[in-house]
Amino acid sequence: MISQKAKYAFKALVLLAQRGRGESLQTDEIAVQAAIPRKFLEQILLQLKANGLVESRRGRSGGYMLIADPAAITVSQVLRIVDGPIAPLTCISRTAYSRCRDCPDETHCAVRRLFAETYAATLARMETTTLAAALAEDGLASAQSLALPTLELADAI
Amino acid sequence: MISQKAKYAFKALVLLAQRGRGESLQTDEIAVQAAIPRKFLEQILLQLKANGLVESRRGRSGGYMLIADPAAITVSQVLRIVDGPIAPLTCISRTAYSRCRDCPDETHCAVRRLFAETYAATLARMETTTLAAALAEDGLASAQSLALPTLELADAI
DNA sequence: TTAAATCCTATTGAATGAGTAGAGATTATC
DNA sequence: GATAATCTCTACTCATTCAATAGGATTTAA
Repeated sequence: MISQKAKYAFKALVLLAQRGRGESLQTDEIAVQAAIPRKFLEQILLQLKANGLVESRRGRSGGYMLIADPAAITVSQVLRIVDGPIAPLTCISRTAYSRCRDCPDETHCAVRRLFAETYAATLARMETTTLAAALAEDGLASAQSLALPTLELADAI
Repeated sequence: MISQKAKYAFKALVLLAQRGRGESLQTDEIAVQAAIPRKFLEQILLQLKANGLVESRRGRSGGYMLIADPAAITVSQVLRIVDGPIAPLTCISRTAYSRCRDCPDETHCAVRRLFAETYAATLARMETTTLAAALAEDGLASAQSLALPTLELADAI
């Protein structure tokens, strides 16, 4: 499960992306539209700003706007910013690698091998799924556009 | 990140699988070999038993043994038992579905669509990766045996 | 100058994670 | 049958994380 914070971050980003390039939204507008606690949202937006996804203007008519192209903002990127490392084990994480204590030989660890397998699939998809996919209005358009073996939602879930 | 408990569960299952069909191991043997706190392991094994993965014999020369074929025990199955639902959002979970509060229209939720996409990929792989894959001694054999576009470990991670 | 916005840091309360503890129940062996 | 070794069950603890809340500092438009 992703965190509540991550959900909020994506919702905010989607709203900003819908607003379009160069157009800004204020914290309060986002908070109301996405039903996010205002002060919590502030922290999230600051974090997104610190990581170069959005830009802000302070003062009277300030607000936030998206910097990058929605098609260039990946799910993995956002998740790493708000929830930290995505890898199921630290010993297979690129961004937060650390050995498991009491693992004498990483290269022969069965658990590691098992998860390296599933993680590769997860990451591959997270790095190719972008905010732009979220913007498409009809449900399966984004999945279809990837020309992947699209599972029916009902089956995939 | 999966929980420490899940790591322990997989390690225990791997040891039991290596022991072979019909052969049992005692809690203490597993605990020592896999460096798992004994009492914590007890709880985990009980949980695996309650979910039909292992069988136990009590008393003097008791112990645990694997019931199912390692090739039939999937990563997703074990994870669900020890860590609970796998889905990134409850609203796309089969096993623990619940609506997100304040989500007026689930079918048009952009965040949901985004994660349905990545989750489908994750789950597909978790349901086809089994304990048997963990048993293969050389690192990439299991991945290759699936005839999937195998990423190099170093790149995938 | 003031009101409205973002920025920054600290605090809180509930939930979860990772164990610990200590009995009770069952079984092989002496 | 007693005993010791094992699994079974329930409760508890302690630290960390999650999801906010709080309150002031700073910046800017009007």
